[in-house]
Amino acid sequence: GTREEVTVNAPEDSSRTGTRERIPAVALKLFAEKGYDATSMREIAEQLNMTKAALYYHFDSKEDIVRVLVAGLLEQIVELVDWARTQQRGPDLRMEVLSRWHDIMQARGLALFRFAVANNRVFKEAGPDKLSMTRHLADLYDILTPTDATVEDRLRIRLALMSMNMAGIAANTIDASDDEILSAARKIASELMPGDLDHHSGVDGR
Amino acid sequence: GTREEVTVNAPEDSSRTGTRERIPAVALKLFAEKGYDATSMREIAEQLNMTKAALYYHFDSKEDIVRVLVAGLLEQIVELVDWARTQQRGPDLRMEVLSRWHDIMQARGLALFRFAVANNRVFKEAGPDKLSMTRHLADLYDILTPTDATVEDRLRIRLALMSMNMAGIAANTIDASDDEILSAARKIASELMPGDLDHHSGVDGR
Amino acid sequence: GTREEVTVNAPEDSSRTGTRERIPAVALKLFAEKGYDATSMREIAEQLNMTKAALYYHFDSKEDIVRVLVAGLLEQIVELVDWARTQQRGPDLRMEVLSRWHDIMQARGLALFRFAVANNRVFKEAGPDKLSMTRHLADLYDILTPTDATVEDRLRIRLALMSMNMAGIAANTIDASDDEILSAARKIASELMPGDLDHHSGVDGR
Amino acid sequence: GTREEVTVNAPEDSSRTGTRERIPAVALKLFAEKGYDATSMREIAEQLNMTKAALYYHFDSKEDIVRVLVAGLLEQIVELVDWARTQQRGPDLRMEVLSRWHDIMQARGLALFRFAVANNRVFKEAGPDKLSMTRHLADLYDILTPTDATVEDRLRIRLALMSMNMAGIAANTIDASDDEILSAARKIASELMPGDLDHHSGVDGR
DNA sequence: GATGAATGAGAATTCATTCAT
DNA sequence: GATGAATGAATTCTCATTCAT
Repeated sequence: GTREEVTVNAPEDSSRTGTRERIPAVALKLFAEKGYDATSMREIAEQLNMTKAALYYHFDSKEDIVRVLVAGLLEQIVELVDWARTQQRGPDLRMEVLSRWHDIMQARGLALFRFAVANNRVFKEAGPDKLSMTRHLADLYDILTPTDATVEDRLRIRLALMSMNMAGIAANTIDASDDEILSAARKIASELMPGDLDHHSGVDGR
Repeated sequence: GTREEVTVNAPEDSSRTGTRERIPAVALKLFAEKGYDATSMREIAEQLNMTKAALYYHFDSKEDIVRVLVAGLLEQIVELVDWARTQQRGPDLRMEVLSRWHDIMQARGLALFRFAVANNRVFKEAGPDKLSMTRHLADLYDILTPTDATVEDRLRIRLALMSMNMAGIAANTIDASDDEILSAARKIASELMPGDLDHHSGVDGR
Repeated sequence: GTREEVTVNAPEDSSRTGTRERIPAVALKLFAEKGYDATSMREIAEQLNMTKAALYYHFDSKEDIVRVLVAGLLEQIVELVDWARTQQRGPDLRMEVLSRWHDIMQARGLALFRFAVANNRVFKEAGPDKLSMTRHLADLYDILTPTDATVEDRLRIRLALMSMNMAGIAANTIDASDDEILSAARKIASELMPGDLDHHSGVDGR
Repeated sequence: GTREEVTVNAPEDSSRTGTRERIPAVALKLFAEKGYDATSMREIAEQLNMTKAALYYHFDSKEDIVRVLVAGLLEQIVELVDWARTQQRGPDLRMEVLSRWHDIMQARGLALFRFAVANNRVFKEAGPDKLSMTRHLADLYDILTPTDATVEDRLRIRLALMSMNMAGIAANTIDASDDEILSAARKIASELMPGDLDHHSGVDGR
């Protein structure tokens, strides 16, 4: 591996050089714009006014850049899932998860989610052990969905969370700030989230 | 150029071998699974038990395959937009467009939409003249959205249409048939679509 | 894998182009001269007046070229070991193995052995399953060596076989044809081979 | 250039840390295992728990490490050659050279010779002026070989000296100490060395 | 004595594409 | 309709080496 763990969180403390922090930031911009595969290390290096080799000094591989990009997000998702696991399941939990999901998105910016949606496979495999992202999201869905939920309700839950990511793409054609869009998405998502599933239609949820 | 224009729509005219029709089908499967860039012509050819050169006999380029994939869809979208342009704008039109949108999706299956989301850039540039898909979608949004619509309402319209795509992705984690999922998505989408936007200045935005 | 199995044995049937056959031959020459690592695919291609990509059309990788180089030899060694296994062990077998070993060397030319000695690791790992070469040689040694052989005798057996390979290196400083050198080496090797080990010093071989 | 000339011979002058002495030792181990080209400065540095830059503080270049590795040996070989030059040529000299050759080997251990064989080219070019090792060995061969020697005798002389190197390789497959193996090799080598070459025209070449 | 950051050169490999047959 | 052979350009990545601190 390379030097130490880096958190891309704090963009404001870029001391003087801050090369290590600028790399994932610039890479994310390019990945979101042109896609992971279509973005070469040469391009990233050029945008940063450094050589390819310099990039490789800081990151072991192209995938490694994604790993850093995903790492912080994954951590927050794990935290969210772990927290959710301890809560009483039901409509209130769904709403609260939505709210926290929104906050995570807001903290990281839409670009990361634009990238996540547009480069699904790369993104999913970038966790510490491949598939970890997928697994955690599956866990989250499980927690939010009663076992007897209808197909529609299952889809609602997924769409509610995804809406907020998708807002990142939709944003391209709407003239508004990321924050504005995100909070509109949050509102819409909370409508999507199914309410009390237990009273849906008697004992048999279907 | 290659032989003639080919529409992948009509599976009934498969002359003898049907090779020309199998190519985009197999390519779509791979593009949806691994992404456009990560799928090489070699892989497509291998899956089809033919040589790369044989592929090039049927299609001028890799992009050309995508073009065929998108062509029929684009045509239907153009048709939809042209029709919508002649209608009286308002909530009813939005619902009707949603309905037709759903039918288009259903006819083509979710794979194409999975591909569309995962390969946004390629997909958008695949029309007869690059950007045509983007342009037509923008037109459609314009028609459905009053000029004074709020950010939320603009987002609603986009998310409603995108719901069908999102469903394509969510489908991976839900145990149900594509049709079941699509119709659930359609129902949810119609809830998402804003109602009468002329009254949107009241207390309840809805 | 690439096209088909190729035997580099018959250099005389190089039809017209014979590109596929010329590649391992030229590569071997370079590997023997400068070593495997120090020989780049570019150099091999240049010597052959073709592009790197053309090389890769015929061989999947640099290692793959070595594999072909080793394959035929390995086959003959396996054959030798299999045959030896069926024979009565003892001095006569040792001599006969030496004789066959000499014939194998002669058929393949010293360059291959020059390469084998100078690029041991690469060479050994080039078998169908890495280590196969090592394993077969170990088998051969086992067959030729009585369990109670002294360290000296064990070494003799190994040096006898190795002498013939080493002759390839020594040849660099001797002014004589490969064949002359090989048959001198064969004679020397047969002196090295221990005679009747069972009478060495009574019951206890040591 | 770097600090001063370093002889890896004298382990007793290890000033304080002994870093300067550990470098060639570790490098030799790696070179012998994986080959010179396949061993990177990074790996050497890692094995030594220091940075690449630290390596470069002690040694001007990778080749420089080999130079040091070879230097002491070269010196002893030069000494041997110079001494041999003053002696009466003949069987006795050959035996005496063999004996001194054995002593040189023993002092340095087999690893250096494993390296010498496996990295012939690098090894030969590592003298103060490239080719010096080759030149000195050629001189030695000349002194030991009468001008009218047969190919076989020439080969005998070379193989006798190389026996020690071969033993280094064979050692991997024999369960015995390096010293045991070396002295067995010495014994075998003295048998290999041609006796009185002046009578070599008789029936039995020996 | 040592390090962190960087670089230029070059390595292996892959890809979309072409073309004579 | 199809193939085998080839190519030019690009890609990811590694390496020996340098240098200011």
